[in-house]
Amino acid sequence: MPGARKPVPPRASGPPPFHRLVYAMVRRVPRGRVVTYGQVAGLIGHPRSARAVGTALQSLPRTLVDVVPWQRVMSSSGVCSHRDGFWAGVQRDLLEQEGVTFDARGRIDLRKFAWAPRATRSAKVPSRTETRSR
DNA sequence: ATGCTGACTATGT
DNA sequence: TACATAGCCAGCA
Repeated sequence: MPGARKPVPPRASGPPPFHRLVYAMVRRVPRGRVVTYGQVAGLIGHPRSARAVGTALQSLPRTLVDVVPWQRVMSSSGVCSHRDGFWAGVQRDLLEQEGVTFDARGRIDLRKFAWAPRATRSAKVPSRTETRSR
């Protein structure tokens, strides 16, 4: 239609849509379990947006820190990856309080503590090596 | 639109 | 095992 106006995002304000998806998913992670940024990305339907998941958590509103268990999100190597070492320490303390253990090198055994939502289908996406060539 | 940043990751050495 | 590198992509200026 000629006169059709733009789709326009009627969103009043607050966190952008992608960030909200991240927060909603992280809220589901139970005490004593952890997930990786990449896992969260895949679970919300954005399998290649692991970095953006980190960005979303970094901008977690103070009003949500008590509702969204941000400390349960780790890097795929099992470490607390913050640029600021202070928060990495806070994260570790919080996790240890809920029973998650770290090894001598400060890493979590993801095979033991990783969480996976029940009966959830993750979007099947070709691996990077598959999509790459040609 | 364009360019940059970064709580990421898979891959190669 | 550890480090470097190159993709990746949402948000923001």
